[in-house]
Amino acid sequence: MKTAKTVASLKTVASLAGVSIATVSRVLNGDPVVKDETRLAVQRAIKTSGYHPNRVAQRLRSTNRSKKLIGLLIPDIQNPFYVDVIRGIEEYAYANGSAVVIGNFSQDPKREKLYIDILRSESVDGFIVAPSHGKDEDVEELISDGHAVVCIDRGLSNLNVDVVKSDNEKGAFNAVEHLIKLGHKRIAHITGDPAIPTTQERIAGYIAAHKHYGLRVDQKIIKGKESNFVSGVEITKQLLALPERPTAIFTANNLLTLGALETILQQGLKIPEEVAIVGFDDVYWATSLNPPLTAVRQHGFEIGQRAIELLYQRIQQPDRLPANVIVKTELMIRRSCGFK
Amino acid sequence: MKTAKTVASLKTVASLAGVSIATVSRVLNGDPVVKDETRLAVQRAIKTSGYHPNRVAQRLRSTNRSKKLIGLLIPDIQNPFYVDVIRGIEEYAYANGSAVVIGNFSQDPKREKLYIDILRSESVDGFIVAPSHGKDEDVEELISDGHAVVCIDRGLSNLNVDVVKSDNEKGAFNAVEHLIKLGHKRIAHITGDPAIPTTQERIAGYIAAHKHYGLRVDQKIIKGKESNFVSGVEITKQLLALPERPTAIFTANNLLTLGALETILQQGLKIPEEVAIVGFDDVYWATSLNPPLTAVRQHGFEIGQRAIELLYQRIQQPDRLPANVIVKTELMIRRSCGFK
DNA sequence: ATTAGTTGTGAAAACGTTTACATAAATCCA
DNA sequence: TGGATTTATGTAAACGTTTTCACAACTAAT
Repeated sequence: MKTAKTVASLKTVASLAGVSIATVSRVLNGDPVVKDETRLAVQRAIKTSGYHPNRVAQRLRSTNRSKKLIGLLIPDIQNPFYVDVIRGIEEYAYANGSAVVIGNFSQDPKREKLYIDILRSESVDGFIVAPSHGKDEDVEELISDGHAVVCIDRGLSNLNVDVVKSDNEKGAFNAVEHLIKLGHKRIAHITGDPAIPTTQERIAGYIAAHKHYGLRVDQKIIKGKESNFVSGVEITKQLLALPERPTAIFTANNLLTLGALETILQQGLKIPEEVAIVGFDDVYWATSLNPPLTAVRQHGFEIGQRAIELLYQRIQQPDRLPANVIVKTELMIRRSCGFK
Repeated sequence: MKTAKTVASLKTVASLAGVSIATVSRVLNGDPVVKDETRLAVQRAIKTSGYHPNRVAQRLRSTNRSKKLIGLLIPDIQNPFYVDVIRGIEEYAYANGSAVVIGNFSQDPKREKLYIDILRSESVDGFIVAPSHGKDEDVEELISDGHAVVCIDRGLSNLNVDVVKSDNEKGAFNAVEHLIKLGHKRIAHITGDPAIPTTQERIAGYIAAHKHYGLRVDQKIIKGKESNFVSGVEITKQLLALPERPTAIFTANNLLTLGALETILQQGLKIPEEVAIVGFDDVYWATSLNPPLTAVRQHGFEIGQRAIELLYQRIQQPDRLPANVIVKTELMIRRSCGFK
C-alpha cells in the first residue's frame, strides 16, 4: 500500500504495444510517419499503462527548449501588484501546459543571485525577472549567456532586453494633475527607494505636472528612503509636522500609501478635508477603504501576460529585436482627494 | 556574443582536473574517500570552469530524493493568507537550497489536476497542497502513489495525511465571544463556501460561542455561498435589509470582509456604532482601515514553515505516522467592534 | 529481374548525473 | 615474501527521453 508504484515509462508502453521506444516517442510527438495501425496500438498501450511523460528526462535530453518551465523572479510577493503580474503569467502558462517556478527574493540581491543559479541549473526555458536594480549584473550575465529573459517593471540600464512596464511618469503626472485641478497647491511626494528606476520615473512625472501647471516644485516635500510601510509612516510624520503642512500627499507605492494612511488616521486628520491622498498602485481593497482611495492603477495582469508572450517569442526566435512594451496606467478616481 | 556558451559539466571539470567524472562527483558530494590532493585539484577545476551542477540530471538519476524541488498547490494566490503561507515555505526552501514550483489553481479542480500532473512529471520531491475540497481524489491518488504530501489549511476526510492548519473553531469562537462580551446579542455570520471544511469549522465556533454564553442561534443570519468578494456584498445587503438588523457581523474570510465593508460604507452606516464587524483573516492593511479592523489572525507564515518542515521529514522517513498540526489563531482587537 | 526510391521501424547514442563494481596501488600481517 | 586488506580511483550502467542512422520490407521504375 505504501510502496510507490513504479511509474510507466516509454519502455513500459513499448513492450506493452510490442514496438520499440522510438516508435512510442514518435507517436507521442505526433510524427506522421508511423503507420495508423501501430499508432493505435501504441495509444492503447499509453492509456492502459497510465503513462505520463517525464518532463525531467525531456528537459535533460532536449535542446528544443519548448516552453515547459518558466523561471520567475519576483522582488516582493507581498506586493499585490506583483501578485497580479504573477497571475497574468501563470494564466498564460496554464493555458500552454507550462509550469512556473517562482523565486521571491524580497529585494535582496544575494537571494536573487541564488535563485538565478537554481533556476539556471533547473534548465528553465526562460526567465521573467524584475531586476533588483537598474544595473543588475546577475541578470545581465544571464542574458549574455544566451538565456531567454524578459524584464518586468524595470529595465536594465546598459543592455538591450525585452521589457514590459507601466508608464510610470505618465501615471504620476495624472495623479498629481488630478490633485492640482482639485485646487491643491502644496503637494508632497513620498517616494520609494531612490535606487529603483521606477522611483525616478514617478518623481519625474510629479515634477512634470508641477511644471506643466506652473507650480513651484519644493524639493523639501519630495522625500523617500525605502519602498516599505515603515518608510511611509516615518516620512508622513515628518511631512505632517512641517510648519507649512502639505494639503495633499502623493505616495509612490501601495506600501507607502498604507503607512501614510495609518499615520494620518492616528493623528486624527480627516481625509480628504485636511489631507488628501493619492497613491501609486491600486489595490483590490481600495474601494473598501474609508474613504475609498484614489489611486493610479497599474495593469499588473496585462503586464504579466505581455511578458510571457514576449518570452515565448524570444525562446522561439532568440535573435529578434528586443521589444519595449509600455503599459498604460489608469487613474481610479474615488474619494480620498476631495471633490471639486 | 549571442551564442550560448556550452556550460561546464562533470566531464569538463574531470578533464580539467585530470580525473574521472566519478571522482568529481565524489568531491561534489563530500565523499571522504578522495585523497586531499585530488580533492584540491578538483575543487580548483570546479572554480576555474565555473561549474554548476545540473539539477535536472541529478533529479533524473537520483532515487535519493533530496528536497531539491517542492511543488506547491495554492487555491488562490490573491488571498494574503496564502501569500503568507507561501512566504513561510519559501523562506525555509531558500535556506535549504530548495526551489519551489507554484501552481495557483484558483479553486478550480480541473486546474488543480493539471498542475498535479505537471508537478508529478517534473519529479518534484514533495507536495504541499491545500486541497480544493475535503474529498480530493487527485490528492488522494498522489498519496497512495507514494508521494510525499503535506496538506495545509484543509485536511482530507478519508485519508490519514500530514496536515497543518489553523484552529478555526477556536478562532471563530474567540471572535464571536469578543462581540458578545461587548454586549452584542444579534450577531450575523457570513460564511464561506459551505463545501470547504474550514467553513464548517468556523460555523461550529460561531455556534459554540453562542451556546457557551446562552445566546439563541438564529440560523437565518448564518449565510454564505462562496468565499469571494461579491458573495460578501450580496449577503451583507440581505443582512442589512433585515427588519431586525444584526448589530454585528462576523465574516469568515478576508474577501467576504472586504465585501461587507464596502457595502456598509456605501449605505452610510457607521462602524462600529451602527454595525460592528469582525473578520476571520487578519491582513496587513487592517490597521490602515478606518476604523482599524478587529480580526482573527491566522499565522500563515508559521503554517507554511510547519508544513515544509513536515514535508522534509516525510521525504526522509516516508513511513512515519502522519502529524496533525493545529496552529493557534490570535484575535487582533482594534476598533471595528466598538468599546466596552 | 534488377535497381532505385519509399515507408515504417528499430538500435543506439546522447543529455549530466549517481553509484555499484572492478581494479590498481599501497599497506599490512604472517 | 606473498597473500590479505585497505585505499583511492576509474569504468560502466542506469535514469527516461529525443534523435540520428541504419535497415528491412515494399513499391515503382527501368
